[in-house]
Amino acid sequence: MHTALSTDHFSPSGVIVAPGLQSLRIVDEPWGLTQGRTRSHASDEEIFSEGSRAAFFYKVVSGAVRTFKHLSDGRRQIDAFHLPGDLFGIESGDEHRFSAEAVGAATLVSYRRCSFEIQASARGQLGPEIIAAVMRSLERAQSHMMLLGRKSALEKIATFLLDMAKRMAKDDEFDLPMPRIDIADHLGLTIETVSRCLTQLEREGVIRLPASRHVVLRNKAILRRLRA
Amino acid sequence: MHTALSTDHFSPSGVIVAPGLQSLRIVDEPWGLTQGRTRSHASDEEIFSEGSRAAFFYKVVSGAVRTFKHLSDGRRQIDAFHLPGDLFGIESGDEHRFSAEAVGAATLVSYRRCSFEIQASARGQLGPEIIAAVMRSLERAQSHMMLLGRKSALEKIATFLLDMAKRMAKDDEFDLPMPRIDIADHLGLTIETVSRCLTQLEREGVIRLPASRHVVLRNKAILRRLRA
DNA sequence: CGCTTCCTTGATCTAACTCAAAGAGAGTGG
DNA sequence: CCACTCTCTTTGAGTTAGATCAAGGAAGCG
Repeated sequence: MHTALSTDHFSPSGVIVAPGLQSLRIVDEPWGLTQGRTRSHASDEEIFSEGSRAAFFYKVVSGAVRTFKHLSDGRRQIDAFHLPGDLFGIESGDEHRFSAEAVGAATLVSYRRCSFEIQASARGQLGPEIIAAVMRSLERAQSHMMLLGRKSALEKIATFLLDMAKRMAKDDEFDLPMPRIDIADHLGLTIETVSRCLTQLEREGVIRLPASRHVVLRNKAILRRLRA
Repeated sequence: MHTALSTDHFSPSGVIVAPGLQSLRIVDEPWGLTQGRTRSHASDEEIFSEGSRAAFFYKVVSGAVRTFKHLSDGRRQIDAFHLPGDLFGIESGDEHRFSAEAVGAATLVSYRRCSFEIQASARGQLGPEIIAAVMRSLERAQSHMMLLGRKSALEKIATFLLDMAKRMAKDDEFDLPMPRIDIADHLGLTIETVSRCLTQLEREGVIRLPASRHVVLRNKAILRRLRA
């Protein structure tokens, strides 16, 4: 495991450093957020865990992050994958209600959670952006409930592929950042069912899988129909 | 169907009416919300539907409401039941992303959604309460994903019963406001499976069902264990 | 080159679904 | 008050989508 990739110290990022000054001001942030610090994380490194103090929230710079919960016996549900630009780890209470881990190597910016930002997100300039992130999470969670509760395995896979495509730079050919087990735990399936559905879609010419992590969408119309 | 229960006109509620004045001020509202109007809805009456303009959001006064989405072929997922005191129908975009219907007869207060309340929920006094409602929805949605994706039928039913219990006045004996089909569409099951699980729990002495809508929790410890 | 980890494929099993039909209430009208 | 209807719920029998169990295969890394 590349623990070398992960430094134990945060380093300032995207800032104008006035030598000798403590208070840094981030300027390439569209968020108006202050106090962000960039850090690299090794694959599978824990970012925070369920029940831990929610002192920070995060933005993905590169790579990907999974947020998930465990049941007592170890069953896992990945509620979301977070890609570059996404905020995650925002809480209204003082504990994280999920665990978060890097999916592959990832770079994140962390923001110290000040007393004023959620409850009285009211007056801060950062309020609106955080609220937008929360609303987006809610919308994602709500459509994911439809998927988990009512879609078949093939419909889940089709939905997942189209959703990833929309979020990636190229929307008809991309690399999946996560292994099959993560896809399974996100879609409420097993790894074998995920694999079989992908194989089926490839056999039918809907997608191509030149490598297990590389997907080419050959027929999005069919995928959209399959998505239900 | 008792359409008589449903009036087509809203009536002011909980307000001090200064005769001749247009601007009313609600005083029994903990929300600082203005412009609320109370209305009764008949069983199964539509409150709003997916894709409609989100001009209002609502608070349940009595009865219950289900919010849900449909798939193209009619499969339904009920994302949540809303009980007295709950806010629902809050959107960041300008359309409702769910449909809402009364579960049994229900009384609701509607609030006109002003331009300022979500995006710039910032300065209004009503911001914090709305944000709290949104955060609660998010938390519910997130634990519901765990349920839908990873729990067995019996675990789903146990979770559901304990959750309802916690939200009702008496937490060990209550009436279910909704029929089996709604429970099924909320938990990602069929009506038959819901019925079989309830019967099984009754056979095992964990609950009693003196009437199909009336539940007595006889052994919450076992239920909590079953919930996983 | 040889681990090790991830992915695929096949065979079998089972939880939950589907289909079918019989109770059980609740409301209606004679 | 009783018979009738309608809707909701329960129960049973059979089916199936997806899980589980069990090998293999491929790709990355040391």
